[in-house]
Amino acid sequence: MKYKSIKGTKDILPDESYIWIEVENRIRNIMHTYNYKEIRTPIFEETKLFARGIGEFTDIVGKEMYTFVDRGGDSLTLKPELTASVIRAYIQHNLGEKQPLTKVYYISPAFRQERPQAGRLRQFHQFGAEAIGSKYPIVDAEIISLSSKIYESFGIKNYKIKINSVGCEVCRNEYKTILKKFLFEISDKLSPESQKRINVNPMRILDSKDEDDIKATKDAPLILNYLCDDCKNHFNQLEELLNFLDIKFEVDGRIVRGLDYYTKTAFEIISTELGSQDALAGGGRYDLLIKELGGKDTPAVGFAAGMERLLMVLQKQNQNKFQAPKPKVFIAYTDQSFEKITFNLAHKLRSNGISCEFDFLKRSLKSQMREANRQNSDYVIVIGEEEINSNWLQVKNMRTGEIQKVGIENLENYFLGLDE
RNA sequence: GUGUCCAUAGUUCAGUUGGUUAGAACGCCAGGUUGUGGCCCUGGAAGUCGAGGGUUCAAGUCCCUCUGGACACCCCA
Repeated sequence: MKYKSIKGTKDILPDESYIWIEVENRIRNIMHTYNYKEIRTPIFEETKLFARGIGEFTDIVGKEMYTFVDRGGDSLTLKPELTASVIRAYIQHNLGEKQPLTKVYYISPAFRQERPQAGRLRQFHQFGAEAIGSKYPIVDAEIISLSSKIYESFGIKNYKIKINSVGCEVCRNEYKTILKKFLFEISDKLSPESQKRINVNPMRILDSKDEDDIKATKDAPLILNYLCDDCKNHFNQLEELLNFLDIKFEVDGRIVRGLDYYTKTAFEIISTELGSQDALAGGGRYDLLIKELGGKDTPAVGFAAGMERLLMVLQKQNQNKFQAPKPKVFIAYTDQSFEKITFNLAHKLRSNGISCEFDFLKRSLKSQMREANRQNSDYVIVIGEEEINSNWLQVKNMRTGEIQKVGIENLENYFLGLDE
């Protein structure tokens, strides 16, 4: 085979695309019920935006981005996540000046050059939402409510919401010092990987999957006990709000977000049925990002979720039974000389918004009937000598097998009346 | 980037210690008397056995390299 899709990319073929469309539509509907409006940003941005926004030393920026130099000599990057782009647009278009709180959502491809595995592709799709402009925990609660509502509405079972606070600049740094001290003391019991991370990213060690790490850090200090009053208060209020809405969650002091910009609230929605990449969605508050990217000091919260992962769970739980598009009417003809008349009839029906199909391969009537069946069309009309002479058409209902005679002048109305 | 396993018709898979024209099922195509699908029956098309190299009288089968896939690490949605 000469040409193949790039490693870690996937074609969404016709027998699957309708599922994507349906899922996207439902996500949009839920976003709209929460009054979030869609924002679409370009597929690539200046490389610096991500380096600045996500963090120079994160793995995403350091080794996973698709970065290239364009013909003008500028360094550009295919977006590895959406928040940085959304915030760039927010700042660039002064959205904060039009209203104090901006609520936007997106459904978009994103790109990371990682080794593909279950639930991970190099071109993948994320949906998510950002609420920009409020520092109050009720927005954090809305974001969590919104993200979990999406999974709930698809009938997904076995997902968990885990929340944590990663503190603010002040209390997190104090905590990191304490944590590092603890980790150094037990460093001989940690995995080699984690030993290297003590200075670089100590909080990540608490999230390690390594057995030794898990054992060794069993009694590690957790940030929740070291939050400053403001952060502690914020977290308590969030818990209270979630309880008030009856949203089930777990507090997990070990959740860490991979992107540098998070402050205070961090949360994840995980599924027990996803294999190793078990996060359906992740998000949290990022009060420092907008200023970091050159905007005004503006608080914000958001979440990002993986489309492919949602689709995986839907399939595993057999919840992806959506209706594939199909023609309402299939027009079959008994002789090739009626092909043009058939085309013309199809044209009329289509002009009236009635989806229909006919044969393009000059096949036998039997083959056309089989085709109509395969297409799952609701009705079949047969065009032949008699019909053309009499102007009465036989309309066969493919569910019941019943055949009705319909005058050609009433045909559109017949099908439109059946709509509903 | 690391590791393990894998790669044969459109799809899912067989293919015996290396040995004639590489098989099955499903799918696809055409038929099963004059103008009606789904089941059934008959027939048919379809594979550079992932790519390249090597060993051998002989390679789908053994060896090497590459590419791709699955899963895990890493990282993260």
